[in-house]
Amino acid sequence: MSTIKDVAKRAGVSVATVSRVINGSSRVSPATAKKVRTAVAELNYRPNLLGRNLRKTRSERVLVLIPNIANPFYAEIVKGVEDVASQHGYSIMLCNTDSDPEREKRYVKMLKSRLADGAILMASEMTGEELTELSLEIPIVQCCEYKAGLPITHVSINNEMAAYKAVKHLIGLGHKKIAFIGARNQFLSSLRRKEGYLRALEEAGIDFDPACCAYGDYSYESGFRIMKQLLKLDPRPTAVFCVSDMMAIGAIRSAMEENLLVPEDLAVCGFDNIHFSSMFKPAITTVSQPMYDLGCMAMEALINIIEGKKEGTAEYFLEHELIIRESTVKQDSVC
Amino acid sequence: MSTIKDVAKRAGVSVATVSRVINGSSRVSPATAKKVRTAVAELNYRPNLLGRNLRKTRSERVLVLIPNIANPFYAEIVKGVEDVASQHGYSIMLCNTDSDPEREKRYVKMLKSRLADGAILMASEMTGEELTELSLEIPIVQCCEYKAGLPITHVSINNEMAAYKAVKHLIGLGHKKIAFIGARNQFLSSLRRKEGYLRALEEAGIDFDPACCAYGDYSYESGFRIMKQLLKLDPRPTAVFCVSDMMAIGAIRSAMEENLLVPEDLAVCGFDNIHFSSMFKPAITTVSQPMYDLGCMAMEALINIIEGKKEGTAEYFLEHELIIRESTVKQDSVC
DNA sequence: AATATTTATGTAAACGATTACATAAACCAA
DNA sequence: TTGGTTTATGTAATCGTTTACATAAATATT
Repeated sequence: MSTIKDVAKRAGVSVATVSRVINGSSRVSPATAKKVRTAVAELNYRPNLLGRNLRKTRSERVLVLIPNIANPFYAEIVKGVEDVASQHGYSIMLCNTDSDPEREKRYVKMLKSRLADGAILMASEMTGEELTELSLEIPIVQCCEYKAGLPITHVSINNEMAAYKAVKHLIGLGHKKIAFIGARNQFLSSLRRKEGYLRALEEAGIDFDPACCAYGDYSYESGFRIMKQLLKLDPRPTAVFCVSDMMAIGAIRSAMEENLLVPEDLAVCGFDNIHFSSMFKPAITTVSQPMYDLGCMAMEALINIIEGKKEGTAEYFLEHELIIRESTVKQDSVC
Repeated sequence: MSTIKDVAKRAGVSVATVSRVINGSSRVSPATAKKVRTAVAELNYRPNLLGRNLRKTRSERVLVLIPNIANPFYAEIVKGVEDVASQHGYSIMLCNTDSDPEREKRYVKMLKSRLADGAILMASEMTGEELTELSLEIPIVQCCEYKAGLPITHVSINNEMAAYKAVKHLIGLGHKKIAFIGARNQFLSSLRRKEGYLRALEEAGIDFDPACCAYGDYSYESGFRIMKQLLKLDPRPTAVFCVSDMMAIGAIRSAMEENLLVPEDLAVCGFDNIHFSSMFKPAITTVSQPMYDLGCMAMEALINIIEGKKEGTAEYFLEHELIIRESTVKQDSVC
């Protein structure tokens, strides 16, 4: 591996000149510039990023912490993040935390150790205190899941309103006994979605039945298992609102096993509009989050903080959309 | 941000001593060690990784280049990679190339610039020559997709045999007209799977019909579109072997639209055994790759190269398994 | 008690870049 | 010709670590 010294020696110039040619940071005579460039080519020289970043105390790199790369929901967000990042000359590196606080801590440690200029956190497991402290040390932005009341910029949707609209849709179809499959975690979105569910029920004058509510972990398996239980209720629910598409799919498979028809015997509504929700049969009615845009926005906000263009913290709420498909309304042939 | 110098000053010792305490690299008297540790705590000091890595010319970090994080197939592999990595004290960073040669080049550049100690490449778009050159500069391992004949370690499965077994299964069910939905790319796996398909046909004395073969890009959409075309053949195929589960699901949706029953009118076999293939209705018959193990193996091989434990290149082929589900054989209730 | 060994710590040179400052050469104006 | 600019390049400090080497103090050995 050749260094800038080797190049300098070969080109017969000083390291400073080589650096100038590489970075175009100041004038160099065309003749020497050419000598340097041939030396660079001959030695196949690449500047060592560690040295450069150390000196510049900037890496033009940001970390993106995702709880679970297997969740297709995050894939689309990451696309948005990446696109904006590369437009601005930043590289992104994904860190899969698996929702494991220990793993997350490892990556946060790297972040604090200046391996990157900042980070986008999705569904962080850190406490509000830890997050605030981190944000004082290094630029961060919360995307999708966030803790409220912290002095940290975040980008998300209006979860309460989204859930309200979804449940209102079910009510509009004539359902009276509507189950709720939520998420058992500390995130605000979980709370807000429950609130939206409750508001829709209340508005329609439907009594809230705690037995109709259960909590999973967004996964197919949890949706399946929970629905199995809910179907044992008497009278059983005729509709269910799930806070993830994966759980909605699990719920549908559960209903199928009981020989129930979806949507005739059980209407199912999901959340996220993952790619798969339109591939499934029946296609899933769901709330579409603008995942790509969420990613873009988060990255833009982060760059603004890193480059000091924006002071203070901001809250961004992007638009969502209810997408009605076969799992709540019988349709002809949809794909 | 405090540095090792600040800590040294505060503790009233030299930077060398601080470094020794932090790394436990040599004996320090308990009294001074304690002074150092309190200073570290008081200043909330974290060693700067750039400085450390620069000095050590080691980062204990590896890059994992994935073509598409939205593809759940890779998620499980990454889990394996991560587990082995963290067992050995390495961190991994995911780089989503989106199968875009330009993006891939950017990450490879970072790799060459010593941002990481090595990399695992899945489905690299680089030429054999570029790959070979890269492997001379820095440790790399190819995982799943690989180019043959290169002096680069790789980990994968026996694709020819896997395809052969899958098609043989279809033949065993009595099918005579079996379509093939492959992948249009330069990867060896695509070629080998086609070869396995051909061998099974030949062995059964079934004539190969080029009209029955078409090529997509592993996606749901391509499977859907291609199957639409194949179903127009007369006589139409009664079975299809797809080289990805996503395409298999697309094919099934296509058949459904034509009011064909799966598996009665069309038997469908996929490849990969992604999580979703068991969630779908009908559940997909597929070839299961040991994704987690592939990831583990790749990471182990990479560490061996990085740490100089193993010389030369190796080829690892892990076991696969044909998983028979509803999309080829009518079953009672399966989940 | 004199010497050899061990232990604890400090000094300073790396690692590979960037960049403020210095300097020499070339050019220009009067 | 002289002094003042401008231009091109080099020297050396710096970023934050680790670590080889040096040295002083403490301990062991005879």
